[in-house]
Amino acid sequence: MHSLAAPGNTSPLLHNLNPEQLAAVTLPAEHALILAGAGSGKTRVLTTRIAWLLQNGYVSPGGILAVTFTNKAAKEMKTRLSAMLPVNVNGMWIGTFHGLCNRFLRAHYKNAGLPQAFQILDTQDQLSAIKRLCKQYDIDTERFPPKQLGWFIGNCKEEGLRPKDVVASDPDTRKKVEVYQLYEEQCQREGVVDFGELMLRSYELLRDNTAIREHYQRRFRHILIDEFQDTNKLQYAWIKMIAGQGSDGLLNGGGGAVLAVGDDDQSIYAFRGARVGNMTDFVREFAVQRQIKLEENYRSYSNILDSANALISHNSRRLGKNLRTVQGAGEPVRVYEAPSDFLEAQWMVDEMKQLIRDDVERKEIAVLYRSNAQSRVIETTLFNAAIPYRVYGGLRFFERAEIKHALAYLRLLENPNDDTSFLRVVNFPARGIGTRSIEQLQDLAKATGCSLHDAVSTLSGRPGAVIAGFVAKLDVLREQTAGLNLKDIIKLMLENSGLLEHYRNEREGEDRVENLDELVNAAESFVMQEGFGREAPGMTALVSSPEALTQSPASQGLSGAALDAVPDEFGDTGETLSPLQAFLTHAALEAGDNMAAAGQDAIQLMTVHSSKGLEFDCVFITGMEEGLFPHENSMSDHDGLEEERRLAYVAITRARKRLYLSHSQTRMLHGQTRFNLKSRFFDELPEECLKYLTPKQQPMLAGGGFGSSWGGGGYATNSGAGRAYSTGATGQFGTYSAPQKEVPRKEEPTGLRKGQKVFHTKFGEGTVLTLEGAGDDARAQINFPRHGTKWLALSVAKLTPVP
DNA sequence: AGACCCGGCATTTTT
DNA sequence: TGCCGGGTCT
Repeated sequence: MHSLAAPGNTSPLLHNLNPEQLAAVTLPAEHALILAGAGSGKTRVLTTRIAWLLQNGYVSPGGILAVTFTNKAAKEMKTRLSAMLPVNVNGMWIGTFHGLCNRFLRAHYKNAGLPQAFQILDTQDQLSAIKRLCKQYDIDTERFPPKQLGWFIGNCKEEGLRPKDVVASDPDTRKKVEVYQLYEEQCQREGVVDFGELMLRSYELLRDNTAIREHYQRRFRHILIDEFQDTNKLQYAWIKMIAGQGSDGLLNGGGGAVLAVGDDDQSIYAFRGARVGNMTDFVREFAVQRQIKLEENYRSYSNILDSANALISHNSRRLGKNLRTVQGAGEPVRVYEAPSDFLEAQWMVDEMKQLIRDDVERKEIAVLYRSNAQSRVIETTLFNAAIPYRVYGGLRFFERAEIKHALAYLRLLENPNDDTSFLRVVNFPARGIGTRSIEQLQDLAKATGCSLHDAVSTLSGRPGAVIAGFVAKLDVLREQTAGLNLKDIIKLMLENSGLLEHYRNEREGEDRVENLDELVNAAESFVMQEGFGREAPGMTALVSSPEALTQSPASQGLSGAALDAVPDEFGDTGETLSPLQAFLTHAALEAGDNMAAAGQDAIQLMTVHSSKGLEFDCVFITGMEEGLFPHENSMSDHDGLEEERRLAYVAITRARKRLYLSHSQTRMLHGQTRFNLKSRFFDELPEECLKYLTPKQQPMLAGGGFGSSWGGGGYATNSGAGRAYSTGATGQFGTYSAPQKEVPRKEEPTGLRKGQKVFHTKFGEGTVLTLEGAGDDARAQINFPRHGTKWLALSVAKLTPVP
């Protein structure tokens, strides 16, 4: 690894970078870790780094590999980069892990053992493939729910395990492995890959094919990984492989320099396999010499940052980082306590109205919550107040049923053996093909080991004839669409498949028709963007062509560096994908936006998770309550709690100017009113940064069930607002009062209340969900984390209230 | 084939 | 409480 010349230039690229950013951008060509705090200009550093490397001729565009997690991030990187330099970013290897793996597998499909037109299964497709398989092989779906099987298979792949590699000690696991094996065979037969497969197969190809591996190791001189804290085990292994780094004999150390950019404090995806530990592993295994911390924050005022810093300081095993700003303290962080979730929403909407009156744009106001279910009250309240809002998440464009149907037809044009697509539309729109006929066909296909499509000719009788009719229809469509451009292919398919007609005739089908029209538009703009020729299909490839980089003469230094471009010994430049194939790939890898009210100036509603990477002038974080945030499922273990804290950290650091934290004493959840204590995270925030909009809740009186400031009185209803702040009397003793047997009182005959934590000698600690009856008949529904929800007779059960 | 009903279930999400 | 999926009824 050589050192790059000292920067010492006054290129406009480097203007306005702070010293740390500058250091990161101009790092020498060696492995490095950048700890990029929230709002520290991470994307800017990444893109400027690439631009700087290119501009100074340290690397050619083909020598760059830049990996992100989301298409959005990849797109952003490309946009910014092309704004800095006149370079063809579409030719560069900038993309998501899965997008790049797809590109890689397309280029080397033969070596990867895949058909050229392999299709990608999304999670829905995967699940239906598994369900189909379960039916076929009589898998007991009671014991092995398809969802779980899918989860199992996905996890195995993420661990880099093929069926033969899984250590199955118990019969259940053995069965699952068996299904995994069958699933693999099925996918292979049908020429489809799931998301995990894209990653795993790429990894294996690199691992097992020396020529290919060394080619890419030589080729990529600079490897940049965004959101490194979110990488899983397989992704990390893939990085090591492509960078030629590690203790493994396969790895020769001759690969490029890896620049890992991430923030351990913002690692919030452990539940889907993300390993923060990859950061420390990276430092060790790549013998990283330089770590740069970007701690200067350009987003928020210091009251907000100090709150975030204080909160996250309660986590252990951090790499260590403290955000700072040159901006002033700004406004205090506002804390609000509501009597009910309903009134919490009400207060919030009132506050928003004021903000809007003060000329804050609606899209600069965000409401963040821990779980999706919380959005309902807020939506209702906003709706009633006639304030436009937009909820993030939910169904995205390419996930809609009508779109999936249309895509299934298109996929069958490319690959008739795609059984998932075949089954999706063989009788949609209805053409008199019943379950029986399909089962017969499936049996035949299974017996011959061929696809459904290929089995059709062997199916006799009426069913055979009808299904053959469907196949013939597809064949005709394939003939008709040959040579047409993508837009016309789709139009013709929509008409001839009967999809459009079906939805036209359907009551309330207008939206679906509209979406199908939108599909045509999407295809057209895809063709434009990807630069496919207008008339001929197959002119350029979305994927492959790693060397086909248009180098603009205007960019200084590029041509010189491009000379060391790796010769392409694999002929992958020649592989082209038809616009249709490329579009189908695009649809699978990029589910598109969720379409709700996009573009409008509306209040933004989303989970904390989906807020990552975004920023707003005003942020409301709602439902900051024990059990909700931190979530009860994460509270039991240390790591889970720390992830919740990181989540809160992410949430807080979204706010630029004004931050509200709210919690409610009661909340409707699963149809039951729950009493919630305020989140422990409040206690971890610096008092001097906070402003209480409601009287500060007294420290909770532990034990006895009187922790809530509602006192010993009746249960809350949504109309009980008026009393909320006058009944704090029981809470004013800050000391712990030992649990004691209560003499039953009129108001609270059981001595228990909903939300109360109790201890049971057999089931351990649990939470009271419901109380019923009185006296000897009194019973409580209690949720025990380890044993589930139980109904217990209070006269019998030995329960002790716990703090 | 389509409507309806009931029961189970209910962090977080991207590709 | 509300949704979704599976099963059943017409």
